[in-house]
Amino acid sequence: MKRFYVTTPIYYINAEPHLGHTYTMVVADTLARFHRARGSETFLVTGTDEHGDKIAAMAAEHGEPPKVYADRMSPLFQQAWQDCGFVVDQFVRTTDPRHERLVQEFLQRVYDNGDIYFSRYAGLYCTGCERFLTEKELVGGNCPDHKRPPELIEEENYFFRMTRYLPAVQQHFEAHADAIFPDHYRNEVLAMLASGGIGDLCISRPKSRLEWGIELPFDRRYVCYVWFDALISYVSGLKMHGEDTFRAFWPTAHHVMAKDILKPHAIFWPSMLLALGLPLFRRLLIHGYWVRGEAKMSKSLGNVIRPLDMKRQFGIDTLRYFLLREMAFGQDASFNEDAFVARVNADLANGLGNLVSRVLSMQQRYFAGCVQPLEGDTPADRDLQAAFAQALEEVPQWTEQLAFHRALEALWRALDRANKYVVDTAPFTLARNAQNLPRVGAILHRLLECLYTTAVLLSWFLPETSQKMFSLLGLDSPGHVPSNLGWGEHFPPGHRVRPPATLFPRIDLHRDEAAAPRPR
RNA sequence: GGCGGCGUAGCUCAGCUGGUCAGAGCGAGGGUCUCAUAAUCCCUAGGUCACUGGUUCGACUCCAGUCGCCGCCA
Repeated sequence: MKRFYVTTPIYYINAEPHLGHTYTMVVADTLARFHRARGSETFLVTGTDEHGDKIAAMAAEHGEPPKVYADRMSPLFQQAWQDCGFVVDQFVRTTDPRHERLVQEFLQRVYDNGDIYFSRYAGLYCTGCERFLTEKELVGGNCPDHKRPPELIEEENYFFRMTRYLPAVQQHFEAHADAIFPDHYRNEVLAMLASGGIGDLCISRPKSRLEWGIELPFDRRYVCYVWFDALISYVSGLKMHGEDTFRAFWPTAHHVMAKDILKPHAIFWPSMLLALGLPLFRRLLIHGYWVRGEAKMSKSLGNVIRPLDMKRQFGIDTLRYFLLREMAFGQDASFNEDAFVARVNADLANGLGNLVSRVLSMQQRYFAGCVQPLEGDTPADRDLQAAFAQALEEVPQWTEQLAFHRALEALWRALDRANKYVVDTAPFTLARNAQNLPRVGAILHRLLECLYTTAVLLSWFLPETSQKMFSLLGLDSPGHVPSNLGWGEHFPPGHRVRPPATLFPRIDLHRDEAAAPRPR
């Protein structure tokens, strides 16, 4: 059986889920559903990163122990993703004992192999970044991101002998052109590797400075530093379901993330895997930022659109549609309310929603919902069918290439044709004369087939909508992507479809604002 | 400073290896239908394809330089 393993980064619990997190989840969820529809067994891992200076500091600010703080914050993510309906197979908390044990086991293994050494280190440390800064990075003596001076710290730490594995990592990415997507991020990684500027990786913090972390198994005075802890969640999430699950899924791993954490995933992680004697992940899938004006949507900056509020107000599929349709995966995209409303109204309300409404309405009015025989074969009929046959071919292809915006565009081209078909064939005019009713029935049957095919192709993009459509059609989802349209085979003789329902109400911001404050 | 990338109609963007490539969607204006969520459908955009040179019979598409954005690295 084919398998597909997809991960998101584990999210740092210093803030609530934001749009960036949500986008990553939507992509991972969409990929998992797509591969499942293609017949693969899938596994999705996400989670929360709960260790580190910043978390300890935030907990202290709230006057609570770090674990209490983490126990309060982590469920915000878990609950959010559940509310959004994402198909999470394992939610990994880095404070989970199962995860901690694996991190320790891995640390010990690498240590035993001689790839971890002890050394003195001095540098300028920014607690905001949780890393050492170079002199050159400073702006006016301050950290450029956090606008405050770093501390001069000199201490002894453990280092992972990453340099030993960099040539092999470089070879791997040279040999596997698709291992990092999109291409230009692979080029950046290769440039980084070729520059020779990458050294060994500091993987510890003395407990005297930071207690909130996983203890090094070979030195109890130290805890593990972030990446050696966090990245291993991709493995621990699988191992929590057993060694067989790990062995089955790991080689198919697809790590989805935003571009800011490319380096740890493309350099540190493969080095770690090589040191551990594990196969490398299959691919890194790197997406851009949602920008609003100039600033990026980051967890440290304030201008955050609250995805859960949007979900509550407009529904998860409306949010999913906008995110997937508006961003070309890999590039930045801008998020603003006008674009959101325009897109949703034009495509979802006026396009898909209205088509469903008008077709089911006529089916109800002229035939009491009873589906009529599919007969006749006019040029318009063939045209319509060709449009959907093309969508059935293109949508999965574009999805496979992570061009979600193109996939949806392709599907909407077909939907536009369906709306045009209604006008061109004018069943509502034909229906005035009883002798035309067989033709009217055939036209509507074809349109119902359009909705069926659309529901199939939306099943990984807009799962809720897809389900609603199948329910309106009175049919079950086939659960997979069929190889051909199969029009004429879905509705048994005498089958009744349900009366129309509003899938996506038009958004009228001005009226909402005038009438009442929008719910938040 | 080194190396990507980008700059195409009001907006968001397509345009692969040069010759129906000057396009799509949205917005805006006009019209039609009435099944439908005042939705659908049809018509309407003359934008020097950032700028300047060059290669070529011919460049938005190749080359060089300039300006402006952005990313990565140092």
